[in-house]
Amino acid sequence: MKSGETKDSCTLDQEQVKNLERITSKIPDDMVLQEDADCLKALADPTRLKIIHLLRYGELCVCEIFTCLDKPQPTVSHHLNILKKAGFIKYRKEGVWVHYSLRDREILKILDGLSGEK
Amino acid sequence: MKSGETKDSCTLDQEQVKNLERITSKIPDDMVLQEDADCLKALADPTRLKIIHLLRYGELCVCEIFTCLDKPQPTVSHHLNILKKAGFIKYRKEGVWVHYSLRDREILKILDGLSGEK
DNA sequence: GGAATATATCCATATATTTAAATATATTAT
DNA sequence: ATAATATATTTAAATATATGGATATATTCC
Repeated sequence: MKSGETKDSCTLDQEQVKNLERITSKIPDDMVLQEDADCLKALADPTRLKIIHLLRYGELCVCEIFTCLDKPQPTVSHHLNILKKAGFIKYRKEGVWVHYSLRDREILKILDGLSGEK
Repeated sequence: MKSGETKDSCTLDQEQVKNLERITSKIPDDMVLQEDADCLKALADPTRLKIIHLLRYGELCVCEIFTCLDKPQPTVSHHLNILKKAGFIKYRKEGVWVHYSLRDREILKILDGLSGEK
């Protein structure tokens, strides 16, 4: 190959191309993949995983949460906001207090599936 | 409160403290949480999710994968490396070709659980 | 209304991640 | 050996994310 030339393709035979067309027609489209990735990204942080685990046993207010996490309140509020946007948690206001809780215990299955297997 | 003073704690009563101690004793320790987060982080990218979906139907070589993804080969190699380090995929060398495949189809359960629920 | 408390937002900074170009390695064929 | 092909690594730039201090908001109590 001439120098300076870039090659970003390869010699796929007819059968390979056919197979790839069949496969690509089955996978979710890019928008769905992006949503799924955003969803996982919201979970993919040790602080946020810890929050989810804490909420497993019932609702907690922000100050209970940041006390457990041993992190400043603004940091924890930020993480709570990310989890809320991603749909994993909800909140209930009661006077000055804001009580957070899990919105759907299905996530716990994902978390519990992580540590053991693979 | 005097101005300039920071307050990052709140007045938890005896019962709350007791409850928090009970809960915190049950959650995974920080090292496990970090590992779980790293594992999820490896999945939390649309390109890598697409790779996993592609491999659902059998092994593919790198050039087949980057052809499907429409991204340059080094970029795809990078993502494959992340998935490999996280333990989601394995490879088989056959001459110049490297064929990647899923290491455990359990991940597919996580992926399939994402788009629908919540 | 003013003080105290709980939480959220804003902002600057540090760190991590994605991307892709350039280059390197490794295998096969001639 | 040399060339060609498939893949990996290095590097740099752009972008995204986490963190925590300062500050704002909101609610309750006096």
